[in-house]
Amino acid sequence: MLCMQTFAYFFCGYRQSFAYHEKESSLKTYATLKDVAKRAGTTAATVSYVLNEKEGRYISEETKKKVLDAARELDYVKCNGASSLKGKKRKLIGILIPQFENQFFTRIVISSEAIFVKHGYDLIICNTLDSPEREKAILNRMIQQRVDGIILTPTTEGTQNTELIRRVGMKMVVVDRPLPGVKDFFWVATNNYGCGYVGAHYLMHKGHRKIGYVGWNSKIPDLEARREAVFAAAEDSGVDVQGICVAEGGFSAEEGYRLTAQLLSDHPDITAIFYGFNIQALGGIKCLTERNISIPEDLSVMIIGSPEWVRAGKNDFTHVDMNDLELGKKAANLLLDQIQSDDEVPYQHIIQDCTLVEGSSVCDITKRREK
Amino acid sequence: MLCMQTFAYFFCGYRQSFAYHEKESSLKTYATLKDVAKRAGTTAATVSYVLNEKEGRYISEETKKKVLDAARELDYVKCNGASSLKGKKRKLIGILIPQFENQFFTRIVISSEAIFVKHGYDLIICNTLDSPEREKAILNRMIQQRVDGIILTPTTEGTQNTELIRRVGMKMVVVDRPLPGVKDFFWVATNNYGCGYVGAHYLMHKGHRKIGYVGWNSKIPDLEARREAVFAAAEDSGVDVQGICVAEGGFSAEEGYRLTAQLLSDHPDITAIFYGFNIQALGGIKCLTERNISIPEDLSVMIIGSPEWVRAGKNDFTHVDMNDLELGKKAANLLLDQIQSDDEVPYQHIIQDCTLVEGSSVCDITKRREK
DNA sequence: CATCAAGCAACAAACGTTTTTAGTTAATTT
DNA sequence: AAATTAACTAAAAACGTTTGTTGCTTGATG
Repeated sequence: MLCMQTFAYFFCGYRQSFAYHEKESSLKTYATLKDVAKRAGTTAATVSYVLNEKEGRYISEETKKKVLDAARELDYVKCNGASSLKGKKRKLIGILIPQFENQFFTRIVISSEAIFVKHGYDLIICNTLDSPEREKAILNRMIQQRVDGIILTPTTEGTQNTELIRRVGMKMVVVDRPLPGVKDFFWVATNNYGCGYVGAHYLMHKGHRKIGYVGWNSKIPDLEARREAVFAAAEDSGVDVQGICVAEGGFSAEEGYRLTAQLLSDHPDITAIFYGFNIQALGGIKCLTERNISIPEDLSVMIIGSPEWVRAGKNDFTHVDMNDLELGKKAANLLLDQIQSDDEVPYQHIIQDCTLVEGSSVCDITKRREK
Repeated sequence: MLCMQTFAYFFCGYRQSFAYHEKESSLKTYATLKDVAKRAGTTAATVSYVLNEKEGRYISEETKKKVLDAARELDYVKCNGASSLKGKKRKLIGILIPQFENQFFTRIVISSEAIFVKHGYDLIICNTLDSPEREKAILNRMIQQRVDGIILTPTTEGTQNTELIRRVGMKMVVVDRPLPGVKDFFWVATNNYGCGYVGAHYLMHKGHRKIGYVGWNSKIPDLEARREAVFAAAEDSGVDVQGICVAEGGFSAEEGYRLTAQLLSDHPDITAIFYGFNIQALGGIKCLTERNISIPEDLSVMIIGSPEWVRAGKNDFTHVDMNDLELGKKAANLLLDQIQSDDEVPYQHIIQDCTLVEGSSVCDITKRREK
């Protein structure tokens, strides 16, 4: 890697251009209804009626104009905090995801954001980093902010951490992972079992009998379904389960690299690697390219997840798309249903279907086997 | 593409599991200080003192305990909106970025989030989609929410849209793009000129004389510096500027594809393509691979920006890293400086250096030329 | 000329906190 | 025994809204 930091000098003229002139009024404070009222020669109540365009109230055109002028002149902007005290909606949604660097989750944010914005809601987006402590602290702050609802992909301690949320009755939709031990909650789930099954089934269908599976030892029950599904697919396809070699570890590209190397040395006879998590796949494939292992000639590769890179540039990996965007959309709509409906909305579990996207990273070795 | 949606049936048992049992209390409302006080046999003021652990107030251990017990029993959580009315900080930061799908901006969010969280601030993250109307609406909502400060990558109408922000004196740090016409503001800028220069210089240094430049006709003045720098580099390197072929269009992968195709047909003699924007590069490179143009044998490629895919899988593109993470960090710190400092902080412009990362997508054709 | 709407605007109470002020005990010092 | 202090608690006002109620003008109707 060649670093050039030389070109910054083009701008060094104003690298730090201090302002010496006086600022108008540093401690400026927001205008209140009362301020506007005083300027318009009326009362705060009237101003409120005018600004909120309440129908059924009689306001003369003259005062209306005076109020609007005064509001504009004073740069009045209503304080949401104060009006929410009076029972108004905050128009705020909290969304907690465990990994920002994972495109699976940012896509969920993107697609749900679009829906919330359309309904006039702002989003408080937080990164729990998969840390239960952080999750707990953030959830508490969400209640403090009195958000109208939250979307949550829980950590391992999600059940315990959401206890207060559930007790105070805050609207919530759980995404992707479950809340073990909780009977009733809104859930938009990934079909983890399906992802594992469809990917494994495809590999076996293409003749692979010795398959390495790289996964995350997360202790999150639903995620384990990916690995379990691989074995189920083997049994269903009449493939010897002895041929499935599992290597599980931490959730990072580095771990993916390590696990791949481990698989290659422990089981040199595998013809395919199935990556259950795309973050690990990134490192794993780096391991393969570094060792000049050609995909798919020397080794076939299958990935669960669809980050941009699987089909970018020279890449064209066969992978299982979890339909992340759809997941986010459904979660947002489910939450809005709860928030906007006056009466009780029944709990729902929605399972998002997955899609196998065929690329060129899996070799058909049925013929090779027949020889 | 092969679609399999068959595996959803594994879960269809609880695809929509309705809850028929009664919910405890659907209209549950949050406990207030007064509620806690009543239960503890004291007043709201005392409860406030206990919960805020104000020093200098004498509270008996006995009442303290009674208050804490009552608070716990009632699931009391303070309402931030109400306390902010009394002049307390909201502990909220607004952050407006124009593109969620661009990793350049999500990285800015990630790195600044880490810093804000460390200081106890929550983030309201919004996607302006580069739409001035949306930007204006969102900025207005930020004032309504009375956030403590905002981080903004402005649209083309940023100057106009931030007028109110600047007038009410809300703390703000502008990132990446400038606020044309505004004299004093906090700015953490990308070294756009430097990015263009260093990338172009490298290509010319490797012997390229006919270079296609693919860019975004954004009307954002600072971004044009990338193109301008290419010409400046040519002049400085004694390269005929006639050899630089510019193709500019919309900001999308599709446009990148189109512009690349256009370049290839209009200027078949180019030996390298310089992509000024990674989103366009994604589509552009798709165009090259589809036509079986080998990189770098047939054509060299240089990219500004460092999305994951430029170095993922089989890819190893030479590119200019804008040090996005550093950008976000600096912006966050600059904003916190303003918020936390009692006295006036002088305006600052910070230019973030860029880094050229050498991959294998640029061919050295100096020898080829000499023949 | 009395009655009554219609049109308009002010008043005041409330939301859930924080903080200042004032007050009440009980213990300690003169 | 009186005065002082320490330890504690209550009362009340304020923050910026929203909204129900009341009250005051008009002009039209009986």
